[in-house]
Amino acid sequence: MVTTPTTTSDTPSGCQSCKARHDGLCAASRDDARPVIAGYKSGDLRLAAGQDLFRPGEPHDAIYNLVNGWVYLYSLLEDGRQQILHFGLPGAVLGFSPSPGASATYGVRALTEATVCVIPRENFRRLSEAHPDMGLRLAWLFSRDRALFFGHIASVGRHNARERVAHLLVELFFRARAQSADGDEDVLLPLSQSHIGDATGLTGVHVNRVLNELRRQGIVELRYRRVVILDPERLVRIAGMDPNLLLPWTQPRLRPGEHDDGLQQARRAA
Amino acid sequence: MVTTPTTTSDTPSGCQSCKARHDGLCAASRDDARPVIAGYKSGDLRLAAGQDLFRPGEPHDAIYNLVNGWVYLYSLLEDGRQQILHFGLPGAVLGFSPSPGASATYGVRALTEATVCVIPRENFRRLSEAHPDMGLRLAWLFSRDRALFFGHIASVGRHNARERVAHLLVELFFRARAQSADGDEDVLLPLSQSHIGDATGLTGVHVNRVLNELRRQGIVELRYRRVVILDPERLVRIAGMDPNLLLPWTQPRLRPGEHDDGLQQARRAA
DNA sequence: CGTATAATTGATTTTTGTCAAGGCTCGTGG
DNA sequence: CCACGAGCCTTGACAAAAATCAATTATACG
Repeated sequence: MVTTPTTTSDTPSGCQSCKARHDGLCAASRDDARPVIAGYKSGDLRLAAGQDLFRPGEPHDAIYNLVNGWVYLYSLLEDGRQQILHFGLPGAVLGFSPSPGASATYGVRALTEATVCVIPRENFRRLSEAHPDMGLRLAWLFSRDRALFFGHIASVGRHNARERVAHLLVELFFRARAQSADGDEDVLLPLSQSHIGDATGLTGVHVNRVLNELRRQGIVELRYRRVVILDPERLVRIAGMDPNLLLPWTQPRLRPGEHDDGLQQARRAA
Repeated sequence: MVTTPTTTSDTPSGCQSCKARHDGLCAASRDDARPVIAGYKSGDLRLAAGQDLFRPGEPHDAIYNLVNGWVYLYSLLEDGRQQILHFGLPGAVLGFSPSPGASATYGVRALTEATVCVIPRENFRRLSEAHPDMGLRLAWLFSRDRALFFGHIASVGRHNARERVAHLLVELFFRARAQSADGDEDVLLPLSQSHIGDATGLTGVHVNRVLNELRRQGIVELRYRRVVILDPERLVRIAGMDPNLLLPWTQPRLRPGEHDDGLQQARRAA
């Protein structure tokens, strides 16, 4: 479903109640960055499920911080099929591109209803000058995501259908669970079986066969456009993942001021 | 071939003649960063082809700048097969990890004989404090690499063998050609057919069949452990790539002070 | 030269895709 | 509140792509 560009924006809200305030850009500095960022954002953007934040090849001139909902990054093939490159959860930084007029090489689409905080390019430039931490912070976020990309490449490149699906579900399970402070409710992933296919490089039909097997074994539960993970441990084994890779995501969300970004640790040590 | 850790290092050389001085970290600041970086590096490290800079799961406490030669990033499967995640060419930044004791989730191995410039973690911290540009510069490099990862995921996820191989060869062709200022000699990739298989998620046997077809069609030339690209345009078509994605790599190496990192452009505009 | 690593080729099997038909859910509008 | 339709899910039969197995030949390097 390809819907048209983007929509409304409201006034820059104070970020006190932002669900993403402990992750992403907003946990950047030792000093509390929230009131800081609030001064640079131009507003919030609301996306309906299925709507694009921007499309492949489209220029965009802002950096976005996903505040609410899930999105996915994708690229298109000539024949209309899509490959899902990555899923973005609240806190994700989207749309950072170095050159001003550059057009994205990928698209970003809302998987659920979603809200993004918009920081125009020029504002971001000023923000990063005023807060030099920001650059390294961004680098840290990118580096953390890179580990996910690598996992994705290895999964699609070397695993069979069952393993690939398991890998995707595990990754999202832990990332989603890290979002909720409490942690022990059932984790429900807002994915259709085609989404899973587009992410794992399989067809929806084959994903269906794999998922049904996982369901018969009591590992997942399937609902319309949703997957519930019942037995994450077993999925980890099926995926053949190194549990260490999951460490950054097994902790519940870090409390503010306690962010393990390494640089702060180095600072404390110095 | 898994050889043992690492080897010699010599004194911090002045970086005046470094082949990577216009890319990677060293092109960071408007002020000439070379003498600056020289003060933070601990030395150069020389790797023989096939030797690991570090292995998956191994902690390492430095940031490395690849000065010479090619490396690849890989992850291992239980059964011993490897997936090549990314190829690093001169200028690549390797080993950046946010937390001090963290162990890499991937390995880095020399594809050819290679030299890396070593910046110990603590030195890098001081470097990035003294030169706040460094953080955004790193973020920019990561963001540029991310486009390659995305291309890799899409290729492995949604293309057939012929297209995948073509995609890999094209990517490396343009990246390699951007390295040489002159630009028009034949580009020779130091890859065995197994390397190509490990990167594309195919078996060496199948890669062989695909490559031989490409050879019969006059698109590539095969030598022992090497591939020569004769007709890059045709490969681009086979790979089904958007030529725009290649733009950052079609220019010969940027001259110093002219680095298109966007922030400088924004600065000029301001 | 001799040996280890790569490349090549053919025969066969496995995995996954393709095509097609029918059933299920959910939102929408009477 | 119900009926309808669009998008999803499910299942089976068949086809295609790539893996696997197994020899054989080439290449570099000591």
